[in-house]
Amino acid sequence: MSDQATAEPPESFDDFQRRLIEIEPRLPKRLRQAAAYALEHPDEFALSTASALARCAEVQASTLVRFAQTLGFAGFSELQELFRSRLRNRWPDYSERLRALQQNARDSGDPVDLLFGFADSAAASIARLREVAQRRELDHAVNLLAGAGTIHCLGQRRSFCVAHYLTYALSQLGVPASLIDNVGGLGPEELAQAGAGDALIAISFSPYAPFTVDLAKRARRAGVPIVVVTDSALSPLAGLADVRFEVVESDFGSFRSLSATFCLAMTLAVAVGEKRAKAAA
Amino acid sequence: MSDQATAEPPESFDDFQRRLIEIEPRLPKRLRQAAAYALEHPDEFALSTASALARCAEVQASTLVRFAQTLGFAGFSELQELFRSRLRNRWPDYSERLRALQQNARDSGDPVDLLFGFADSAAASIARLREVAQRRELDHAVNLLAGAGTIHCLGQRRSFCVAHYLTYALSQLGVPASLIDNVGGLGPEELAQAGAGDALIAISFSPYAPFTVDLAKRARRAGVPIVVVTDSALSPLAGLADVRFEVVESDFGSFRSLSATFCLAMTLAVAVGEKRAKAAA
DNA sequence: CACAGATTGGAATATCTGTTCTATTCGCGC
DNA sequence: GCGCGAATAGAACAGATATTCCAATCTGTG
Repeated sequence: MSDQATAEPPESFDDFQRRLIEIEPRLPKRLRQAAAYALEHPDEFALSTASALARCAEVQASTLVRFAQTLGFAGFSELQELFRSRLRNRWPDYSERLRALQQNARDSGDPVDLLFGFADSAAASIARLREVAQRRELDHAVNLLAGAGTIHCLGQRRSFCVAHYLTYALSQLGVPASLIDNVGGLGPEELAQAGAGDALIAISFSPYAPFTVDLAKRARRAGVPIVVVTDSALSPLAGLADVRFEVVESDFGSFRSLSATFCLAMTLAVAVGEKRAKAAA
Repeated sequence: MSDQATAEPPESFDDFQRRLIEIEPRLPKRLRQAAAYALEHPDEFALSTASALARCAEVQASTLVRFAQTLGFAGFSELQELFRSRLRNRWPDYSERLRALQQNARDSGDPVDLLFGFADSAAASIARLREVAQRRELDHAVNLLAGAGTIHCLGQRRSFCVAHYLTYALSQLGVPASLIDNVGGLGPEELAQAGAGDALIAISFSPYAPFTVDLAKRARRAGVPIVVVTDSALSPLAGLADVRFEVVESDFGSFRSLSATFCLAMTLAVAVGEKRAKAAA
């Protein structure tokens, strides 16, 4: 047992990680193996038993105990407790937390409660997005947009920021994109340039801005292919779409997260950019 | 042991949850207690031991075993395995996943990989935001903004969408807000209306748009209180701020998430709205 | 090459965990 | 209030788990 065994054990997981990375090079072979496994599979380390972990890491069970002792723990169990508490604190239950927060936050007016509420809400949105992501729709949309001339982005009110960001990202990637911002009421004229060889991305959530619906209808008549991002199949935009994404954002005190929508927007922009770059090469 | 014991056990956690909610009302007292605890503390259920859980749920250890058997499991251990696998699959390690995704996604051009990458990136940003949230800064900013006349929102390029959304949200909440969008180059004039009794929220990330820095300096000279949202203490905006938020967004293939920034923006908007409403009442 | 110290593998052990069993309590119809 | 069946508490048990220990092996050094 080396002299490090007398040092006090790390208190937080981050602390553990730092110290481990520091001493790793000086560790003997098997202990280093154990260390590497711990850093690479922290979840398994929290949930499995010592012997099962030992088998996976191709180490003896006693090595794991020695490894824990080298770091200052009494034994493997103490070390595992660190991994478990990390898992516990990482992602408390969203639905439960959201409910609890909604009741208090807006009354208490505590900004930290609010922040946590919006954070949970955003995380829940993103988790759902991950679950319902459809390869078919994504591929379809990317093909459609990659083949288009100019991509026109349309969104009003709270969807405007998504349309603006899409335009920004696409342009950065060298894809011709144009924002229909309706400045000075020239929205219809901005769109008038779009033809069948172009494409429109229209974003709108309930309550659907009439202007967005209107312009999308015009585009449809002009034969412009349309990708719609909306929140339900009953949206007035739904029927106009060549490809439709339904993004369900969770809300917190009547304010909806935009995180999932932005994730989708970034994905479309980058995927289209990549595809165009490949086609050009 | 009731007749339900012969039924086959639930296969997924969702399945388990559904069946439990269905039969819960028909369960005897102690079993219902165990069921309630399982639904409310699924993480504990995965990580603790039977006897520890029994103590927390104020139930006998044997009750937990019978509870598992009622649901069709052989014993408590089998039931716990369900909870553990749920925890395993729920949030694999971000850093690890991000690394893996980054290597593949942009080359493969698979939009689903991209989407998952952006989703992970956003979730990581939000998790970090939650950790570094400072009550002091939040309170300070909310006080400052709630006491102001008009709140001017400034952001260019990719920060523009945040400024726009802030303006939208504040207005919805009845807070006088104005967006400095620099349409037609009238940015300086838009800001010229702001005085010491107003406030400015300036948002800028590296590479910092010169226009934003410029206008923030002017506002400073005019004595307008400034809340800054930026990404580092070295930002050219940092020195101009009365309150400064450092939002560290994680990126995915050189595209940074905006999720944490939006969470913060929403928080500020709602907190300020609440505070004003209370002051007015 | 031989030696000493560190490191490791694997069996033995002590502890703790889940499970089973039985006496007791509880709830309900008569 | 009595008696019956279900439900429960708690002790007793069986099994698994972490830990310890010692012999075997490796590694670096004189």
